[in-house]
Amino acid sequence: MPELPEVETTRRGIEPYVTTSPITKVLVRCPKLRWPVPKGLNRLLKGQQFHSVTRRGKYLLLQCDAGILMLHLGMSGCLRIVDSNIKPEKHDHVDVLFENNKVLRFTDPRRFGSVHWLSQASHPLLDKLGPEPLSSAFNAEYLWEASRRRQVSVKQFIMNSAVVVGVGNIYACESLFMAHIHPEKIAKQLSRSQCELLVLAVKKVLKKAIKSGGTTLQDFRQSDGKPGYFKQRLLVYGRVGLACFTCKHPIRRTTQGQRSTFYCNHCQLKGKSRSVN
DNA sequence: CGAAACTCCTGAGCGC
DNA sequence: TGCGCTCAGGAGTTTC
Repeated sequence: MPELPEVETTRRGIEPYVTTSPITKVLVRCPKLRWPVPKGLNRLLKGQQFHSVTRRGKYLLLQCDAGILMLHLGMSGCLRIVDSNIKPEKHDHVDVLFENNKVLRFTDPRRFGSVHWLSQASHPLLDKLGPEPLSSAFNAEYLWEASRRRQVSVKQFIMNSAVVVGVGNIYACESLFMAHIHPEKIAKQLSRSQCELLVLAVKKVLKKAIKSGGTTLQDFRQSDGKPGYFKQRLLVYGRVGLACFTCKHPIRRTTQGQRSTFYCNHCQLKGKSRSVN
């Protein structure tokens, strides 16, 4: 389940490989992903060379002269660089082959991921995205303004990609714990200082995760692409019934928007912000 | 407009 | 050993 740190780790991992050799072929084994893989990718990309790999939210953008190959990893997708003699397996849906005998291989068992072709720099799926969480545009003032008339819970609010991109379920839980904010608090009831705390927490938790994801970068090529966050210590996510690291009360689990939420009912306050210096 | 339900998919874990 | 069930979840789409 790639979240933004895993996507960013993937971006950094593949960029040096895919931007240094021309494309010789695109092979689509299974076009049935979240959306159908566009036809004619081989014709469009053959002979092209990617200049850069950028990221917008959880979308990866591989740019070449003819256009942009846009990828989303969904929940179970991963991208690896493998040698061309490595046989594809069951869920290896798309290969981009390069002249230097490397292959960019898109694997996705659950097929929630997607592959898009953009002939220009815009796309409907990118239009409504909120600011990048690690940019200065994502700040306390912005979050406070954006939340003013929002009746939804703060957890669902920050997981909304129109509010801020890249905050998935795990990091939403972790950020709210760090900010001492109850996940069921109504968004419009956030104080300015809570917005400040939450913004700082989101940035901190994502930066930390990207940093730990970076440790897998060195063996990105031909690695199994296991996400880095399993290595880091999650404070609340998945810890139902276990003692909170701060206060020792048991971590609780609830459901919000058909999604599991983990939190500490003692550390995370529903009402007024606890005093923070 | 906002909010909630619905949808896609398969592997893992579990009870029997 | 294997069947059937439930759950997990990103995020776009539909419905109210």
